[in-house]
Amino acid sequence: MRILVVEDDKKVGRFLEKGLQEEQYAVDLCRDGADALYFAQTNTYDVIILDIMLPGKDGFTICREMRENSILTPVIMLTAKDAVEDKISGLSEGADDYLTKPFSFEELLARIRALFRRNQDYKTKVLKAGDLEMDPLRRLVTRAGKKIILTGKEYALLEYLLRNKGRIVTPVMILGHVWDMDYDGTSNIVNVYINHLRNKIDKYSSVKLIKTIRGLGYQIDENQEI
Amino acid sequence: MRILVVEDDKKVGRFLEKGLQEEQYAVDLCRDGADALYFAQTNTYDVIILDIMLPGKDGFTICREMRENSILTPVIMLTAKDAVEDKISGLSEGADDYLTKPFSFEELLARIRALFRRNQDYKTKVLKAGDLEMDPLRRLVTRAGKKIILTGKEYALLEYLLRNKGRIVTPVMILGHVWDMDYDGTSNIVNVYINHLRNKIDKYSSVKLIKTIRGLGYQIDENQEI
DNA sequence: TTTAATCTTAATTTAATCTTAATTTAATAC
DNA sequence: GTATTAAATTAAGATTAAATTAAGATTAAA
Repeated sequence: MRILVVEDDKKVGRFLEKGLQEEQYAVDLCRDGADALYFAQTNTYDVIILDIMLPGKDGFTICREMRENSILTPVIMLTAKDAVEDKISGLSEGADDYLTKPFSFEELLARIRALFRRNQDYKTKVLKAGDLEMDPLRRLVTRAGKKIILTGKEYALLEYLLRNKGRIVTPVMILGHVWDMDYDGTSNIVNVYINHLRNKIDKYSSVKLIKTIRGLGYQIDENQEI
Repeated sequence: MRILVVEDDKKVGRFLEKGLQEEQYAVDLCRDGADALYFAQTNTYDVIILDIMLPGKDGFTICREMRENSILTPVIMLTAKDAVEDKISGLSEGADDYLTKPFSFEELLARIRALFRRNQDYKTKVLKAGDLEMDPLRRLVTRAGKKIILTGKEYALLEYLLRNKGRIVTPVMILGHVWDMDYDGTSNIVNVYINHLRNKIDKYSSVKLIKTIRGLGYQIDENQEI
């Protein structure tokens, strides 16, 4: 269980980090929205605890931007005392729960447990397709048990394909999610990277996982023959 | 197992002393901060139980002063009912756990045991990765049995990497834990120290333990290829 | 107070990764 | 079977991240 805590107040941040670690959670702590987005995009968390009052981007904005980037991790917002407006706004921006400061640590733990219970089936930690496995926690990819070393973009592309296993993803979708770009009609970069991935993942296996759907896009398909 | 109890209320003090003695702990009881500091400096305790409401210096202050004097004994704070702020403040001043009055004696015992166990493991366990070993008790690092001399920061960095073995730690995380700094976007000190560590640890071995995950951070990985 | 060790900053070099673009191959429509 | 189009492949240049080096600052030790 891995938790991202976004809190600018050092004292509170440390308190949360320490307390959660004692409960055997792996905790990453960061202090502003830019870091939060970066962490959320590069790691897989089970829960994100997000303070609303932050320097720069506030919690609402961060939450919305995460949702826009397809980060569906449950979010618990920490709101200032009695900020009822905050609660409403927070939940409408995509937060899953909120907690009013000051709060008891026990209550936070209870909410985390509740949230995780609810969300458990969504998060299969290790992504699989056939004998290909991706462990986002370790950023480790293996095929038939053999480790495969991927660059950043290769990894991001493969993760996107795996999270959409069985579905066809178009170059436009890939460009949007992996490169955060709009398609301008010229770049063939997705193409090139699919090629890179195939060289690392499919080249030495008779079962080709990355399929081309001509005219549409690509698809990871573990059921070879039907 | 020796425990220092700092409690000004005579009744509660006696109760704790007696109860803990029955559990075979050696108990010293004192009533204010001055005594507490004196005791803590002249004896070695396994746990210190510290009431927050004390005449003269309060529990927070005492705890902080002990930490400043390099007394790292685990501290359990006794806080008034529902004083959430106290908990936060207590933990940030260096306390390891807190207990809200009124509490059951069983719970206190459980916390003492947990704290002691955890502390024991944390400080005692030899950290390993491949043929690299770190003995925190002796502050001794060896690779393939050969002693390696590290400076303070080098040691702290290696310890952090080893405690997160298999996981990727980002420069931001390293900076936060090893340097206790926020990342301001400019410093490359982590970089420099990784380099120092590699020169001492990986340079003369064919197996490189410290891996760079470009764009993310560093990772100690003992499973070279799987 | 002097010396040495260690830490930090900054500039430079190296290397990995990304991106573009040109070419080749394969699939589909005519 | 040929033309057309989409995708695969290749390679080179651009970009960025990290490694390295060295000098100055700070701290601890003698």
